[in-house]
Amino acid sequence: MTCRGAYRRKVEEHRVPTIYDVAQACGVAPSTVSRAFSRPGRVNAETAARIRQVAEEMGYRANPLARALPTGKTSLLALVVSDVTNPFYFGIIRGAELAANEADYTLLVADVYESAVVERKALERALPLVEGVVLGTSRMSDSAIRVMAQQRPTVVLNRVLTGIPSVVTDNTRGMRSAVEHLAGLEHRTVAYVAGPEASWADGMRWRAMRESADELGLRVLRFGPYAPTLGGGGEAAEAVAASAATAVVAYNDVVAIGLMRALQASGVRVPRDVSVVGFDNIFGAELCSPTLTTVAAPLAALGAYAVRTLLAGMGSRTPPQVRPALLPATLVVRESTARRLRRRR
Amino acid sequence: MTCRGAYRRKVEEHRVPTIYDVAQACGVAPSTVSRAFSRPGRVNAETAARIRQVAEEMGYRANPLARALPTGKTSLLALVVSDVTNPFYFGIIRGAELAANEADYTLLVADVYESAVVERKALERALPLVEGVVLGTSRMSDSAIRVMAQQRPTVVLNRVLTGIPSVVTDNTRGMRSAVEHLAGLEHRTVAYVAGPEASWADGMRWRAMRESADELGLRVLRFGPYAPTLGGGGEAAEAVAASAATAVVAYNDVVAIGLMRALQASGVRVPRDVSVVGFDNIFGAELCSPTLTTVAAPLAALGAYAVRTLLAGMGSRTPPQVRPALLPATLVVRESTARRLRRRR
DNA sequence: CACGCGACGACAAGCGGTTGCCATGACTTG
DNA sequence: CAAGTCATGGCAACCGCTTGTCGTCGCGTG
Repeated sequence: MTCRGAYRRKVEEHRVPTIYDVAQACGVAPSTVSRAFSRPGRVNAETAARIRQVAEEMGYRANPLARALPTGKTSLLALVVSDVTNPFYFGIIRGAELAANEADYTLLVADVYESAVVERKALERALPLVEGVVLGTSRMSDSAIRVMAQQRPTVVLNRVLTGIPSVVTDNTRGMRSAVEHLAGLEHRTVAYVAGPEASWADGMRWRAMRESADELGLRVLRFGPYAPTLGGGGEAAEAVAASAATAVVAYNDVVAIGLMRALQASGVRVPRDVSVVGFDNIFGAELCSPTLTTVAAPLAALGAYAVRTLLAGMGSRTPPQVRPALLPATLVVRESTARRLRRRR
Repeated sequence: MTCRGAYRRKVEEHRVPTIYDVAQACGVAPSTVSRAFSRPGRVNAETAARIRQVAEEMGYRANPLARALPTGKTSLLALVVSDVTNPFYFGIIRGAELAANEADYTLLVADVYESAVVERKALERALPLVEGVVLGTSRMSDSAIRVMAQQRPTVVLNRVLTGIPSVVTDNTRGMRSAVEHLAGLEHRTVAYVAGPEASWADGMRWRAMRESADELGLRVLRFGPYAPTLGGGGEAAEAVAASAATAVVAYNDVVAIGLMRALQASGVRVPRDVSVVGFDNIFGAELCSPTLTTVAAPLAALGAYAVRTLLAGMGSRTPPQVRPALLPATLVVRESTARRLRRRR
């Protein structure tokens, strides 16, 4: 009999038990041990039970690498986020990780610092390891994503790409509730402070805002694009202050907070002079002052749903639903919005 | 000749090239191809160049799984964080990921929701895959960590564990600068709002505060422990307001912000009536109002340094430095601290 | 000119599982 | 009672790459 394990005799020190060790201890073939775990019905119940017990006693753990090699099942999923330090992702990561663990998968979070180049590199590194990919606000082009998607099952977050499963926040309804809220506070002229042009969500939000405003008979202005940062929001302050708008909806919370701070710094009071609404409800929206009224994206749900969609797609042969999943956004009213003052400032 | 690849004939569709394909195309043995990449000196320069070129043309990429199986080199590192949604980790994750990528490693971030059980499970799942582990504020016991550490090279963040390499913020000097700052503002009675008892950092911070206060001749009070959350900080407000303290240092920024909000809600003005100092300088410290004076932990540096230490330790045979690495913290003065009012409120 | 020695490639045995196929034996069925 | 069925376990090939070892060949040396 060939002495299996001779190869690594040098590292004999802390050998972890393998199916071969278990098999020997049980007096069965390694394949039987393997099957006892992976295909329980295939082996006699008693034998299986005995094997399991012995394995337990020996402290046997299947080596995921060895398992993955022939099967391709690494039990790894990648979540690519454009910026881990962006609070927008915290909830998403948490939700995704939760859903992944639930299905016995491990989530690989890759941070790409808002750079398409790094994104490509990270993907290249991770792709051979993972069974599927969730792209959170990817900076890559549509076509690049499509190429990706035929290498590994892919789900896109916050972006719609025909043919690729995607899950997005229901920006339209979210925005509508924000505008209705402002209309209810008697604002008549509202402004949108836009985020980066490349952002799919920005386009959706602006469109939804215009439409909602039209329907409700409000005048609507648009400023931007601005960078999706505190600084970006700050830059918008002057234009906003100079305009006739008494309320503004910002591309997202970070921009909204930047805007509020700059407005306040220049003597414009929020919400007394101008009401401000954000988007996403990030951690921090309730730290700022005044606390921020915002359209809450279902962050954790987004992440979890994306992972579940991915897993579902991996299970079945055919690429699943093409229709993007719309997850509801809800308006969270805090202190940054108020009834319009009768007298124009 | 045995027909390699027959095994997966069923999946013939999208075969990716292997060293066997490259070898055949070059008319050399697979082992030569392997060595052409992994041990460039071992094979004739011309041959190697030719192999590389052919490989390039065929689009060959080494399968990391297959490589990892015999060698154990997965090029994966785990970073365990107790709560991804805690802004404290953003910088750490970013720094760690940066340092990992730099060394051609991929970082696996595991979120454990502040639960020792989940932490153990996550570790169990990830351990066989990774070459090393960074434990960010682990909730596990010292002994559990030690057991872990002998399975895989480990570095601990923000905690000192004899025998295990660790990298920590220099809490002592950080706290000292905070207390000096307050003393400089003529505060005579200062309070510490404590975080969770299990926290190693909390102990360090409290001790450093007491010592600094003693040296500078300040009276020092202590409240807590409180949960390291906004709510936890809020709970402290009443006690703080009722005390003689005119300045408080909180366990961390989140607690500080919670405290400030609750103080303000009950009519205590910050910093006019009470100065507040936080710890960590998380994103959000400059969103709140007043913006928070805080001891900035070198977050990204912490993450990066931990990974580098880990990598260094993996390289050499002997477990490296035992002495914990102290990374400097710096006081960031913002709006939440001010000179003590002459008249007692 | 025989011998020794490096350099270079090939061979093959691993890493630790998975899985198609076969052998065996018990049990069912006509 | 013979033939067929099914449950069960074992054999061996295979995933793709690494690496110890060996054979070969060319060259320098005594």
